[in-house]
Amino acid sequence: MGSSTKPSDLLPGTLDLLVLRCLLPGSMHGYGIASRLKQVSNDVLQVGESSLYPALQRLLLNGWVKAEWGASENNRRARYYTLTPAGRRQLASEREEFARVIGAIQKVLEMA
Amino acid sequence: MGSSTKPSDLLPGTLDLLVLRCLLPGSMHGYGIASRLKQVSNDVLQVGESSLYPALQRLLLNGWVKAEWGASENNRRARYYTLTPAGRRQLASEREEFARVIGAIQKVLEMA
DNA sequence: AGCTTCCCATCGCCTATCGATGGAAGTATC
DNA sequence: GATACTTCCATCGATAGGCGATGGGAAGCT
Repeated sequence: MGSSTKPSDLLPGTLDLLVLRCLLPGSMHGYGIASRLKQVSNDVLQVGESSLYPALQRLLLNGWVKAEWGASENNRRARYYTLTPAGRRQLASEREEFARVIGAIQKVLEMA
Repeated sequence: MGSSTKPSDLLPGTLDLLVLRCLLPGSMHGYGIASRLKQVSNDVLQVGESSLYPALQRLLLNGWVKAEWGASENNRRARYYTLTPAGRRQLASEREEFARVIGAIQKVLEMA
């Protein structure tokens, strides 16, 4: 394990946002979401399944997503999650808030 | 309180970074740090003292900062925190890591 | 038969933030 | 010289969210 780049945790509070964003183009199953995040982020974002599934439960409970069982591309039993209209609104709201906070942090980091 | 902009929490995990960054130009006391963050961020970052002091304890314990008692500008008893060399290194490291993660998140937010 | 990959899910720990609370010391007001 | 406000310190308890460890089952390859 001589290689440098550590897996790195993600910023708490952003997981919901990331998951919702993943579902924007269409339904996905949990495993797929994790893979996608890892892939798109070039292995920076390593979302463990023990983080992901509780998050999905949360989203379900809040009505941001709905779930239904189906078969995966590989013909396996998989649970597909889909954004609800409320979920879309939530996503928009969280993106805004995220931008707001990040902007504020940047100001601090770049202040005199 | 009719105005819209909610106080908004900050991203957990970034507090140390923000505090360290605040101390980069020179020593400050706790209250001053909180005020500065609020001011520079245009009231977006509202760091409560109950978040701040534990954070400072943490930084002390890790040797990122040192503290000494003195008198504030208003002639009050105040504890001034100063960055140590290790603290400077830590700051640099956390900035890098932060950039890395933020970059990754942006990629996700902007993906197809 | 055994191994790997895919896909689900939970439990318990730990850490960090937050609201509430409290106190002491200066400054201003009347 | 009493009252009140601001500055500045600090802790405690509740809460939440992510993570490591763990477990299982089904498909497919060798």
